[in-house]
Amino acid sequence: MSAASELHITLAGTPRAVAATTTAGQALEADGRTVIAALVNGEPRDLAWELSDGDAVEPIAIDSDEGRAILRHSTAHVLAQAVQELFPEAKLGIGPPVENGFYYDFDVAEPFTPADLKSIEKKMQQIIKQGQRFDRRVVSDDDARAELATEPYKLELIGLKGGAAEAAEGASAEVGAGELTIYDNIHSRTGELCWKDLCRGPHIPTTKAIPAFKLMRTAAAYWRGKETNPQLQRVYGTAWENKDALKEYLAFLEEAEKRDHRKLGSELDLFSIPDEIGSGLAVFHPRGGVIRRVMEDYSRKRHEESGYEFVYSPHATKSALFEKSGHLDWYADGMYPPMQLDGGQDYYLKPMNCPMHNLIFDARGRSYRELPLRMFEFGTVYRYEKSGVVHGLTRARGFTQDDAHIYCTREQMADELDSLLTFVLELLRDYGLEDFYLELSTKDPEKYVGDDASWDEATDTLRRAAEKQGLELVLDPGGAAFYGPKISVQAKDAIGRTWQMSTIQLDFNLPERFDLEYTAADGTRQRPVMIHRALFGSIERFFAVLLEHYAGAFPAWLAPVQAVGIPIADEHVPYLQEVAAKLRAEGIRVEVDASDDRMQKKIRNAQKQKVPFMLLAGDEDISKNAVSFRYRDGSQNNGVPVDEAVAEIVAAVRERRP
RNA sequence: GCCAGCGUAGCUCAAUUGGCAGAGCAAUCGCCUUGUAAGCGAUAGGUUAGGGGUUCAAGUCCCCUCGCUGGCUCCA
Repeated sequence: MSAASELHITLAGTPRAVAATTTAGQALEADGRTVIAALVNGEPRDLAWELSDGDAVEPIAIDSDEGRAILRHSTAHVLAQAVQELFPEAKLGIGPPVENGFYYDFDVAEPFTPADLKSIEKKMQQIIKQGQRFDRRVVSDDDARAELATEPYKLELIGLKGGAAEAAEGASAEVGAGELTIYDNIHSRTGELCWKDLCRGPHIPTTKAIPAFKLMRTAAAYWRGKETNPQLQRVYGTAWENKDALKEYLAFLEEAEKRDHRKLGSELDLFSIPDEIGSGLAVFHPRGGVIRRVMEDYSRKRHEESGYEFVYSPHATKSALFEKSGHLDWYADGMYPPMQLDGGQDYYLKPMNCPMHNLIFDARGRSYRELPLRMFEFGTVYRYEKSGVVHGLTRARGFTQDDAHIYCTREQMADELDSLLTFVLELLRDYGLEDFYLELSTKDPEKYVGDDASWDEATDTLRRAAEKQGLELVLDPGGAAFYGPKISVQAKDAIGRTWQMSTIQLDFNLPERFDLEYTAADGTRQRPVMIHRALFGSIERFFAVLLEHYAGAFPAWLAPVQAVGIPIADEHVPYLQEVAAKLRAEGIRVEVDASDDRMQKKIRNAQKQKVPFMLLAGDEDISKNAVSFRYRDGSQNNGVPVDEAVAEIVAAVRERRP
């Protein structure tokens, strides 16, 4: 072989000489099933990509994150093709991969019905069976416009090519920063052109390489994510590297459904959201009330130990306060409409506590000696959430924040943020969350108050404090509120879902608006730095997250009923009541089931209520002054002396054992 | 707020597609006295979310309102 017919490439780290006609797929000896695309010089490419001398080639496996994204994006193409075959008038929006799946948006005269979804899925299966090849073709802007003349949304995307496309949610999958490409779907046997779509790729080699997919649901979505744009019909689907992975994902969804806090909330009799009260306004029942009270009590104790002072503020205020704070300028849509009292005076329910706390700060002159001043309140706020967004306890219209505002000097800010972040994470860990990452939201250059130097300093301080924690730090550029940068703590729950928990937010706006001042050591008047922070975010939401995290099986210290006595027969009830009295004396929440159900039924009931400790007693136990444990996981420990049993339960609660 | 779907007993679901609203669990009352996830029997429970319409006849078809669910936008 002469040098002219050879290519010198690097194959996943190893230099090689290969035939000059080689494509990425040939070079990798890819079967197109397990390896479905390639990284060529770091860029994702089709397996059919023609290599040039000096290229570095790496395989992309179908079961890697990148591989799944390519698979899902390709499945989205098949979806769009199926829709256009069934509904020729459907105009294409965009069809990117998303976490766990993909979607494609369509402009159709009639929204899709569940039956449509079925027939679309069937059509997709046919397309997959045909093994249509994805063929990439570079086109000029003008040619693309001509070819896609009947696709108004695609034409709009062509106009956006480059930076603007990146900014439009999902649109970067269609048009990248470089040249425009169209993918043709070619029938494997007939060679006929079946369909085409504007797309930057890459794709799997043929539709046959889609091992497992399922359409999930339809929904409406605003074109390019803007409320003022027309609504398109979105079809969501999921696709996986094999049938088992799909099955596993569907099982995960089922598990998530079982853990749904709204479902567990009524099964365990914890809370309800009665229609009579209104959307997004929950009542806590006795059992939920216990959990909530214990959560709050522990939080109070920790805040007290960490130098917070406790304040209280009313739920309603005259409009003047929110005029001063600016809320009526920029947050009025999120507030309940005003009540008119006292001859035309407007009163508002508070959507936030900060203005109230500022008034407390401002109630008298403050000295630098008082700083940092940390004001804490379980502050109940009311927000007029749009009807379509209200969701159980996680998105309510009335909720209670574990809210605090810290006033400190600029010099104190770094230390304060450090200890604050440590405090937050420790507390979250105490409640059983283990897996965190941090998100730093920085300035939106279009919308902010304060000077650049303050923003830079504050953002840097936040970043340094975050980095000290040794957790993953994700940037959220432009995500800050206009009044200051923020860090939020994202926690992963037991089945891997992430929830935004705590937020720590610097504020350059309110201290100005309220003209907050303290007297410095040199007698000058200085503006304090203000930090907003909430650890739970909202108690209701945190409650819901814990409920789902534990699937209702709260650790003993939080469980509404910590132990239940189950007699073998009625005659054993008095004995168990004595045991219960001993536990109660130690502060344990214990019940004795004296109903006329059979023992087995009582166990079943306690099990369904997820009570951590079941204490059984019959003649055998009584004769030994013992009880028999049944734990929530079904294991047992029989004939335990009563004193030991009490000690075991007390220890589990005191130590907040999981 | 927008789009779609749904709304039958406290909960989970039936009701021949327009023909007498029913079951299990839970509740109440009895009987049974039992060793690790449902003992037996009886009773009670409903203006089928609310309102209007079509029809001899509406849980079922049509319209309006309310609520919920899934998304979109927004968000603790």
